This record gives sequence, C-alpha cells and structure tokens, in this order.
Amino acid sequence: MPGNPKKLDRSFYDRKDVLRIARELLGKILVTQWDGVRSSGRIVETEAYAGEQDRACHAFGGRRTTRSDDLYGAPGSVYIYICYGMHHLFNVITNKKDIPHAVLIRALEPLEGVEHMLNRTGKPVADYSLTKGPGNLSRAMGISKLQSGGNLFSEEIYIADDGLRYKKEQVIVTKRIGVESAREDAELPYRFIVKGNPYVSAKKS
DNA sequence: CGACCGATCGTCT
DNA sequence: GACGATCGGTCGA
Repeated sequence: MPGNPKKLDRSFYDRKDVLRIARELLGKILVTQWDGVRSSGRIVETEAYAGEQDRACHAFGGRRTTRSDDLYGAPGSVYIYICYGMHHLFNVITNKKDIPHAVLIRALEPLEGVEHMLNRTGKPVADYSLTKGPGNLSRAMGISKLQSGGNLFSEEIYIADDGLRYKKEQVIVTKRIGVESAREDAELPYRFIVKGNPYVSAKKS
C-alpha cells in the first residue's frame, strides 16, 4: 500500500547505473505545480540513454553542443529535447555532472489534475492518449523548454516515491523507440514498461 | 492493423 | 538544406 509521497533527492539520481535508475523510475510520481496548478502522474514507461558510448544518445562520441549541453548537467537536473519542432521530450539527468546519462520519461498514468491536463492539451476527454508518449505527457503536464537546465528539487517540478514497487514479472524490457539510426545500439534493451498498462505507447518492441 | 504522410522549426552539416 | 528520442490522421487490404 503506497504511503505519503516523498520527493526523490539528489542521491537517487547521482548513481552510475542509468539502466537501474530507469527501471526504478517505474512507479514513481512526476509532479508539476505551476502557479498553484498541480498535476501528477505515475511513471509507467522509461528509456535509458547511456552517454558518450551510446549511439542513440545526443552526447554520443562526446558531442556537446548548444542543444545537448543540458545533458551534461548535475544529477537530478532536466534536459528537454525539442523533437520535430513541436514536441518537448522530458529527460532526467543522472550520474555525475559532465557525464551525459539521461532517462527519457515516455508515459504516465494520470493521478491528479486531469482537468488541467485537458485544458493544456485541448483534448475534449481523458483517453489514454492524454499522457501516452513523451510529447503528449509533456504537453499534458505543462512541461516546456523553460525547464531545461533546471532541477527536480523545487516545488514546481519533482519526482516522488510513494512506496509502490513493481515486481519483476510486472516489468517488460525492450529496445528503444524511434532510434533506428543508432545502428547496433538501436537493439539495446534500454526501454522499461509496466506490463499491461494502457498508457504505455502501443508501438511494438 | 500496417504503411504512409504532413506538421513544424531549432540545430547541425 | 536536411533532419529528428513524435503524433494524429488517412488510406487500403
């Protein structure tokens, strides 16, 4: 039985194993609170991006540009990648500063503030598409490029643990979505999803 | 259900 | 000048 949500502190993010962190983020609660407008959702799908050695990571080969600079931030900071000029993809930075490890949050199960999510997305009803997929969940939660470079230790945006744990048999590991150009690294089992959860993106592994 | 396509724009080559 | 860690719609089988 989940208890009082407790905000994750820096030590959660400040670890070397980004795959473990991506797995452990399943079941955690992402909260945004802008001007007193609170929304939250349980994380049900994540992907790990393993830094300079990972062809799918924007920091592959040590590449560090204006766009990818926030990937090199301190643990617990935020990297927003704007995809196709319109989608804001929300990443949590892990490991030490200057080590570009990140976890992309790909889907949430809404908990609080569904009415605000509907307002922000313009959707008429709360179907599964509301927070399914990285672009959709950012829009629903009010996340934008403004958060990139910030951190998850304020009251405005953070991730909390209410004690919920998924057992091994409730979690499926697959390759990542939409990274075909990463060649052999596109096959790595770096995506974590909650089995049977209707908010997980429907694409095949 | 799968394949395909247009939207839309900052970043990189 | 081309592309992308996406999405929602259309079209045909």
